[in-house]
Amino acid sequence: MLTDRQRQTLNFIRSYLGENGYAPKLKEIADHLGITSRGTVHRYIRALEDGGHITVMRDHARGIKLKDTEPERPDSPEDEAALPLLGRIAAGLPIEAIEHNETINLNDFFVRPGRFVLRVQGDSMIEDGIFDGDMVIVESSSTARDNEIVVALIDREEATLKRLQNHGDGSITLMPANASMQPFRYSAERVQIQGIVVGQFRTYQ
Amino acid sequence: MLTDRQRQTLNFIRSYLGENGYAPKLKEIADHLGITSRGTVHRYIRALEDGGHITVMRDHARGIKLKDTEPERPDSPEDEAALPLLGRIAAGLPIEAIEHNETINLNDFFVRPGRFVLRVQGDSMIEDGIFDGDMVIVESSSTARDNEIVVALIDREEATLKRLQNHGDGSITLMPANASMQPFRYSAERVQIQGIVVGQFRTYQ
DNA sequence: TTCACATGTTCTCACTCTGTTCTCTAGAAG
DNA sequence: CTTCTAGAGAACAGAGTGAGAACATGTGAA
Repeated sequence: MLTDRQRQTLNFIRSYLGENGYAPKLKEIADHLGITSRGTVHRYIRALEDGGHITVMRDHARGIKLKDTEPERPDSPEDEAALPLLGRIAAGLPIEAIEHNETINLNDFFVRPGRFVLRVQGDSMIEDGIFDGDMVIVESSSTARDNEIVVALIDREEATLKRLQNHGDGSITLMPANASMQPFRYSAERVQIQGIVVGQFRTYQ
Repeated sequence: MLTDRQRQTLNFIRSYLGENGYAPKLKEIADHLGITSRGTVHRYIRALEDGGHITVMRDHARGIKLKDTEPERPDSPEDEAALPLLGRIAAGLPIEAIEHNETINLNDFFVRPGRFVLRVQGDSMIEDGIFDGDMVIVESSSTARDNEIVVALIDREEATLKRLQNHGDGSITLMPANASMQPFRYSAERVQIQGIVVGQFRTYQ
């Protein structure tokens, strides 16, 4: 369990190492944290070492090394989840004529920790091809970039699906994709991002 | 049974953990809930712990952990394909307010023998929400019922995606969902059904 | 080599931050 | 009425933080 300061220290060490190829000294870490005490920094270093995040060559300047972190996904052999991807339609060929080496795995496409599915109600994004009753796959996030489709909560009450426009002046606009609806501009405090739409799907019949 | 506030708290902890990899502090939860009292938040935390949803390291900042009733890293491949289905958007509720016992398994939705995926080229079905570049899941079939969206081969040459209208008199019409395109009526011999569209999906970013 | 200085290490003290416990008030439901 | 839930906020304890002194060790220049 890292404290905030320990995590900030670890992140700084990582980025410093990535940038320079060698570790920072305690004074540099202290400067980055906005403090003056090397002793305090040393306490963080010690905690990170105890936690197994780094190793330290004792009494050596810049003697910090990163430990290798655990592998992301060791192995996942679910070929059963794959569908053959046959190619583009309207290519002027019968389906049978298309060679299908490629397969598509819906898990790889969509399923990640921190994601969830919402069923869409309403027509506010109909011009972006998101229809009433469709499912959207949403990645949990409290921030979003300009022009992403987001699930937003307005005044902590109303959840909507809209495209985000951040004006950078403390106000944002939520743009529907429906000519019969109006974009609305809100002060940033009133709008709470709940997630970013990363996918959409629908079944027929 | 959780109260609304307890569920909102639990879901916020989940999404915060998913986003950051560490738990929020009481103050952050309070901010998210729109209240100022850490004491009140603590009451929710205690209730969630009693209910077996989380465990808490006492007297430690960010000391909340999820119980494995919610697999953060699922081990079985079946579970891996499941995404929580949170509910309908625009229902006037924050996402966190929705209880999610339900999960959705994309494999169950889409993956079956005899199905394949096509990437759509062209805008012929745009008014049905199938855009250029979207993927459609097609069930192999040489027959289709009236009004289904089919992959059809015309004169054994050109494959298209259209909605089927069977007139029962030896002729059929392939209806595009695009006001700028014309429906075409063919004698049944000229049109060969290759499959029925059973699903559609798309990724953003 | 020697030596001054830089750097890492250990420690304590004062202080802040966070979680915890408690009481009080208010409203809703039965 | 009672009971439940919610929110505010005071008070407290323990964990975490920062400063700085004192010392140990390593480094680089003369």
